[in-house]
Amino acid sequence: MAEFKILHSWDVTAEEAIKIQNELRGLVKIENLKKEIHYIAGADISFDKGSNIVYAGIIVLKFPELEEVDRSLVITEVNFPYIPGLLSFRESPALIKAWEKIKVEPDVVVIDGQGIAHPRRFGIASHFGVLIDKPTIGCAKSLLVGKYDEPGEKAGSYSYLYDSGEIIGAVLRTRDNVQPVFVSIGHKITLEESIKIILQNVRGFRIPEPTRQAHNLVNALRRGEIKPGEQRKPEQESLF
DNA sequence: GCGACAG
DNA sequence: ATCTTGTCGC
Repeated sequence: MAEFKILHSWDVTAEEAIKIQNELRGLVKIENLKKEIHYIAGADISFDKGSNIVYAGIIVLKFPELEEVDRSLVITEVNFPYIPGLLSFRESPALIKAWEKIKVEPDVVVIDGQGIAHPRRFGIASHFGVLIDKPTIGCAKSLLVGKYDEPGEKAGSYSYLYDSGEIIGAVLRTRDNVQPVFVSIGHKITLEESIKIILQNVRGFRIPEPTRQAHNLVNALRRGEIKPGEQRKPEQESLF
């Protein structure tokens, strides 16, 4: 059972949520990774159209092979609405429930959303990272806040994302001639390491494998193609 | 007051 | 995020 910290209630108003972000932002650590990466995870959420049912999932891949070694799926409900800047209060509760069931703890977690590239420098990747006390990287598909120059057209090129005179992330091209992704520090990592890791996890698609596979997983769960039941992929049969 | 605005 | 067919480009 992977552990996490309970630092506040999730049953809050938007005003209280902002207050919590301002109180917890100081806990985000920007530092070099302490250990080599052997396992990397991806986390994502899928929603039903007009209901408050959410499908959350976390997938753990062996690095650098990127083969699945663990998965955790959860179906629950949400009450907090989507409000730009407060995404964490809508999605984190479900992700925490999925995290509790993880057996193979990853060395870093990639989250679909911003890290410190946030108005209060506390996007979902940072918030979740502080709660599980693990290195996290924010990898979003679009901009929340900041300004940047368009990065080069080639895969691997990037430009920095600025806000109030500070670098808050990077705008990274993961494939030639495709829309870039927005990478930012979540927790316990540096921006340089975050960019490098995201690139090492790209396998021909714009979205890096951890979040891409997590996204596929929660969508399959929502469509009823798979069940939350069997948490882990079947063990390999022993050869003798 | 007018835009911008992760998923 | 989700609703959706065909279509443009590599």
